[in-house]
Amino acid sequence: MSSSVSKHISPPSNAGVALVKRERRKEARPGELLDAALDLFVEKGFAATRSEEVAARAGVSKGTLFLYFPSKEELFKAVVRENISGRFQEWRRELENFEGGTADMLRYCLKVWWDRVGATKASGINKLIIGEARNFPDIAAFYQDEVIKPVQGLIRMILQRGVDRGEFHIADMDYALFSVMAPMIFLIMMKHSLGACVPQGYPIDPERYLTSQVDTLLHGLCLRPEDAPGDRR
Amino acid sequence: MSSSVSKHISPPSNAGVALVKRERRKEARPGELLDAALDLFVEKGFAATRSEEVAARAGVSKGTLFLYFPSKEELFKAVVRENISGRFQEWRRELENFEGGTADMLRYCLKVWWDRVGATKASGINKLIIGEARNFPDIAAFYQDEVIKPVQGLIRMILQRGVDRGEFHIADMDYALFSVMAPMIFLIMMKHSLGACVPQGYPIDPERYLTSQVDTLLHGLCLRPEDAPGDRR
Amino acid sequence: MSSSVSKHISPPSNAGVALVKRERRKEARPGELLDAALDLFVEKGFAATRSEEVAARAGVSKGTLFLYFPSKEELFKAVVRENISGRFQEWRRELENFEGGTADMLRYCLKVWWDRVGATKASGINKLIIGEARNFPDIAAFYQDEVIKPVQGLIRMILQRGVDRGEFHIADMDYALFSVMAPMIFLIMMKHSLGACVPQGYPIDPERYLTSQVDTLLHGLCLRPEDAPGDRR
Amino acid sequence: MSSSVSKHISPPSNAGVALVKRERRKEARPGELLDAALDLFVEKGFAATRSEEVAARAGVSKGTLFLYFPSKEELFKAVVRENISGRFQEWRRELENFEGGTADMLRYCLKVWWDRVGATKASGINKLIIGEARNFPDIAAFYQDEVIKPVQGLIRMILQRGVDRGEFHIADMDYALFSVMAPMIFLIMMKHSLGACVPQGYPIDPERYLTSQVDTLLHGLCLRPEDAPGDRR
DNA sequence: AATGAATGAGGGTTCATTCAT
DNA sequence: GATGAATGAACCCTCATTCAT
Repeated sequence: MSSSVSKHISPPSNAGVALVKRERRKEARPGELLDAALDLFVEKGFAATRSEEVAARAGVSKGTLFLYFPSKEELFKAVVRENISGRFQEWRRELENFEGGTADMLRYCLKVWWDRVGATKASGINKLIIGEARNFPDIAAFYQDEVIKPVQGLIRMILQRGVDRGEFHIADMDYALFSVMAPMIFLIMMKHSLGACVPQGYPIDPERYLTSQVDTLLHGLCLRPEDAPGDRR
Repeated sequence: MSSSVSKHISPPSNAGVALVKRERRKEARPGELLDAALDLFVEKGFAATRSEEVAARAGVSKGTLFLYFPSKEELFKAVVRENISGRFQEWRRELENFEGGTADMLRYCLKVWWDRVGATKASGINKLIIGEARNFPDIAAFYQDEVIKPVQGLIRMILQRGVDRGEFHIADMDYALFSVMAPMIFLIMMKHSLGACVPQGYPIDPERYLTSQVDTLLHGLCLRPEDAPGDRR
Repeated sequence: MSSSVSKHISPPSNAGVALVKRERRKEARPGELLDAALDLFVEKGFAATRSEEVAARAGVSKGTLFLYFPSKEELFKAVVRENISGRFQEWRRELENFEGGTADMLRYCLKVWWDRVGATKASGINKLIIGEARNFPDIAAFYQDEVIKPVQGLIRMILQRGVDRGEFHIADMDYALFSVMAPMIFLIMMKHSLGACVPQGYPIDPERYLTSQVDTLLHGLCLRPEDAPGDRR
Repeated sequence: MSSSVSKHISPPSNAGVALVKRERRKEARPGELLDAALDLFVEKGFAATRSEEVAARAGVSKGTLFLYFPSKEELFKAVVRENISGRFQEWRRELENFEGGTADMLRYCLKVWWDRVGATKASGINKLIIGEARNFPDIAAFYQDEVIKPVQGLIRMILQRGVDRGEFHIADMDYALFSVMAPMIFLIMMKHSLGACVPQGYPIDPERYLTSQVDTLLHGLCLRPEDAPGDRR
């Protein structure tokens, strides 16, 4: 066979590269599809995103999508799961070892969140969940368990540390949590929803925004402490 | 019409009642449709809501819906327009005439917002817009102009009053606004999205939540003012 | 190929076995595929059978199937051709040499049919053809020519022998043929269609069934010959 | 409105006709669709029949089909159910009241079956079931219960009457049943499968076929009773 | 005005077939 | 030869929209 000859004269590395290319593509496919799907789901919502569009953005044909995900709904669930990093352990360890004032710890916490989640595509999941939770109650429950609760645990840990070290005054821990989460939610809404629609582009500087929020959160707007309610001195 | 003749010979009271009922219903139709549409759009999003379902919930047939709104998209826009109260004028007047400390003014402002918007069905619009903004950029722009900006103006007015009267210390007015808006957004997300999915109902008391947020907002979490950044005395 | 070198240094017996195995498999491939295809076509019909399933049952990959058969339709035709034994010659010779009463000859004929066709997978072809004839008119015509007509010729020969030897009374030879064929068809339907669906297995014993049918065929249900129509003495 | 005028001058009967037409169509739709579906399923099988084709043959659009049947599979089941007349009661009563010899009774039975079932479109169901039973086990079970068993009961009743009145000699009742059913099955196969594929058209005269089969069934092919097995005198 | 039967474009999904490895 | 990832035409089914009544 002439092909056996050509095999011998063709550079082995070439064949190796071709093989690697093929295999790498196959392994990369699910990730590429999930990336494309995340973009589109965040942009248009689940129902308004067409399967073919996802495939096209990932550079494959419609049929290929269904080689990797049995249905659009499973694709959606996979997108959510994929973008919910189980990195809370690592994050928690970093924060547990934090040395310094708790105010700085809170600043650090939000900075890390922004760098690792907020600024990445994964933050779109949040907006996505808000739009689709009612249509995917099991995904919503999954998100509650895998994201909301761990994050709340982390924040609660920080706030409790502040209280324990005599740095913070917290009347109601359960609701104080929300004071930290609200700016995160707000920022994501800005990035992925309304903020993405104003023609002049993104009108908010996330880092400055978060800094500002944490300062307000820590010290409030009031100049005169005597306005404070309750037993604060 | 020959039918008007028959009306006259039927018992007047009977006919009158029927007529009034009918006419009232007829005039109420668009409102009933908008109400039904709001519920469903908020619950399931624009694309996942079926026109027929809207009609059914409003107690009319599919065809009737299209008698009042030329398309599903126009229905959507009408829902948004309808639920954006033009009552900012009234609200603004009330606040302009507010006498007393600005901290109380802020508390009052959020209380009024909750009573008139947050607690009503209209609050769903917010969640809806967040989910659909990218699909309806013109609606998003409209919402920016008609809702976001007026509300920001209102809040800015309050905060500026606090500064002018020496009550508030605000380093960055543009971002301080967001500190007031974030809890509103957060509460609406809880009410209409994730919070609506946890089976036991989300354990959040809106009034207590808002009170808590305003207190934190006003006085911060820190006990010792010396942690405060900048030129605060 | 460089791999052929490694073969030479590996133990010869080992390589020999592997080679033989491989080559035998290679030659067996089309047969294995046809077997698998017959099973599945009979079980589910042509359209509901997936090519990949056929390949999987034959232990090869989807692509290999198309190496041997250019299309699913050609596979179908090959399945039919393959399972239409050209053994009519042999069968005919056996019957031509049959000595003894024609009643026994008929019994023998059906017994041979059952042993060589009815009891084997090949019988499924009949059910398959019945289900698919309208979709494959050329196959149906082919089947008519290659199977129905030869079989009819065989049966006609037997019946004519009975008549010629004064054993049988046959008013209408063309339709008498069908009296012999109907039980064959019926048995195959039982085996491959409805009978395969009743959970406890269809309670029919083919040999007993055929014996019973032949007896009835030969002697009828009536006790009193005077009920017989026509010129029978 | 000019239309109100035309209403008054148009013949009332005309409006009535129009109304009736519309309503009649609506009520006729399911039947028209079932008819079309029966034709096509029998002709091409379940899988090879396209929904749109069924709709087109019924003179409606694709979507309309799904207004009446929730899926192609439900359509199939409805086709089967629709064409399995519960007229066994009536048939049974007729036969129970039959007076005369049981041989004639059997002839009458098959004649009635041909006229009311075999010659109608409903007979296609039989062929359809044979092709699709394995794909629709629940339909197969339903068919067993609703068709096979009642028909067997009817035939058994006739044969038993023959035995009781000393007219028939039946060694094995369970298998004698099949002797009567086999020609019915055979005829249907001819009509709807192979027989429908021979270009010169239907090569069998059903009435003559059935007469011939019943005669053979009753009296057998043998001239000399001494060939008979068993205790027959 | 109101109805709801009918439509048909659109989108999810399947699967025979191809082809680079 | 053998593989199985990729393709895309084809098909089922949905649902916004129309229109005769």
